[in-house]
Amino acid sequence: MSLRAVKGMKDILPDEISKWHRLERAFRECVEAHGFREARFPIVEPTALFVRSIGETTDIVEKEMYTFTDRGDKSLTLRPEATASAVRAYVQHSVQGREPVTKWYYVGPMYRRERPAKGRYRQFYQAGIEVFGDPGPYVDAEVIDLVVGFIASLGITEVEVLINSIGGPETRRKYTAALLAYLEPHRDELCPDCQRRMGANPLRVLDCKVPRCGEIAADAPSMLKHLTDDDRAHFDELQATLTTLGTPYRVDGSLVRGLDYYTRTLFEVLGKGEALGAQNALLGGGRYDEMVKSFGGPDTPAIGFAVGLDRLLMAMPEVEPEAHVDVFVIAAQPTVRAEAALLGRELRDTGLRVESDLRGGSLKSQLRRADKMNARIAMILGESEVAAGAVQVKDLLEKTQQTVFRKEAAKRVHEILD
RNA sequence: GUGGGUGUAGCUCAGUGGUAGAGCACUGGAUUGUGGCUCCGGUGGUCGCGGGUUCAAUUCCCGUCACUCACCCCA
Repeated sequence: MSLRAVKGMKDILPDEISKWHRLERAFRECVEAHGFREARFPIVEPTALFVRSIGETTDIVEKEMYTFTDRGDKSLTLRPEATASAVRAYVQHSVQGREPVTKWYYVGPMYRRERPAKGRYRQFYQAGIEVFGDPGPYVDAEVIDLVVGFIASLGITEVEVLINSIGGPETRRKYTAALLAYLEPHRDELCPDCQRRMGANPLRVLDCKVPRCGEIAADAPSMLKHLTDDDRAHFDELQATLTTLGTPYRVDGSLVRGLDYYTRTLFEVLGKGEALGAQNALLGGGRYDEMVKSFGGPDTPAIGFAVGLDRLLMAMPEVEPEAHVDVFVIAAQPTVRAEAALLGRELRDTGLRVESDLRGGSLKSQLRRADKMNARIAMILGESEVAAGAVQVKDLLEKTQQTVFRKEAAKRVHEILD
């Protein structure tokens, strides 16, 4: 077959969809319990939106975006993440004028042109939240506590929560200078990527996975020691609040995220176990206090996170799929198929999920089908039943069967299901 | 972008230098209109694609494409 799904993009067929529904439902329930409301943003945005927010020198912008020119010569990009869109929408609609604190959530596909691997796709799904207007640190702790609770609610227990603070602009300026002063004598020992990063975004050197770079980074001056008093107080209070909440966490001074817009609080949740392969970052987020202002909005602090739904799905324990029909209607003879269709409609009108195989076939084969799709009830309609105004109600689980007046059939099914 | 692995039935995989098999799935039957278990039968494959060696290639060689895993990056 020559026409296939695009590399790194896959179909989700009905057999898998119940797991997705369960995941999405759990997310919505969790964030709505915290007062978040759903927002939906376009999948296509102006390219500049991502270049300016995520950062020109990040891997995402440099080599992973699906960027194209539309017929009006505008450069557009398939969103690689949703925070930039959320900020754009927040500013565009002057949301700050309506409420002091805005809490949004979103769920949807994102696009990055990476080499696919286990748990990494070119179209992947993220769910996330954004809080505008609250400088923290208490809301930071609430957000982290929310994600920990959400992941636990899915039955995923083996996780690690990492937090860090990279401070605000002043801290960043001072620390970057100190870091460069430290790195300069080691420049030749660093990998080529890191040598480049020194010029573009020195913080990323701390995150490098190349062994030698990691060794050098380990002895680098600590970012946490360079925090300004305000940034320090913010981070301390965040930790104190997490302790009060009983939320487990570990401070990791080398945690630096791949997007440039972050300030102060950063956090990440790592999954364990082989189901995930090498892609163990389940969730990442942090504060981005400067972004709203840089997009022309009022000076508004903000924090958010995004979870990778595909990875969460892999880490989730399996559960038995639920039946998707309640009643399977069977026409015992081909002559009563029209009547069977009508019976199906009568049952659906009472709220039941009803399916039947109107192609006909033997009673045996139709019963087999009812069993295969896990229907609780098989309702058998034959010529003698039609003549008597009755149906056979067969409970496939209890293995019982009774003749019921057709008028009573729906009621009887509801009794069995309850 | 760099490496490794794998391409045979819808799925999971055996197998052979002489045009192919199993299990599962699907489907029919085991006497009248009754499912799951068991037994018997059936449908279904240009052996990824192209080239080469050979009397003969699914099998050997080369190339190519696809999928996949790791590095990298990230969710």
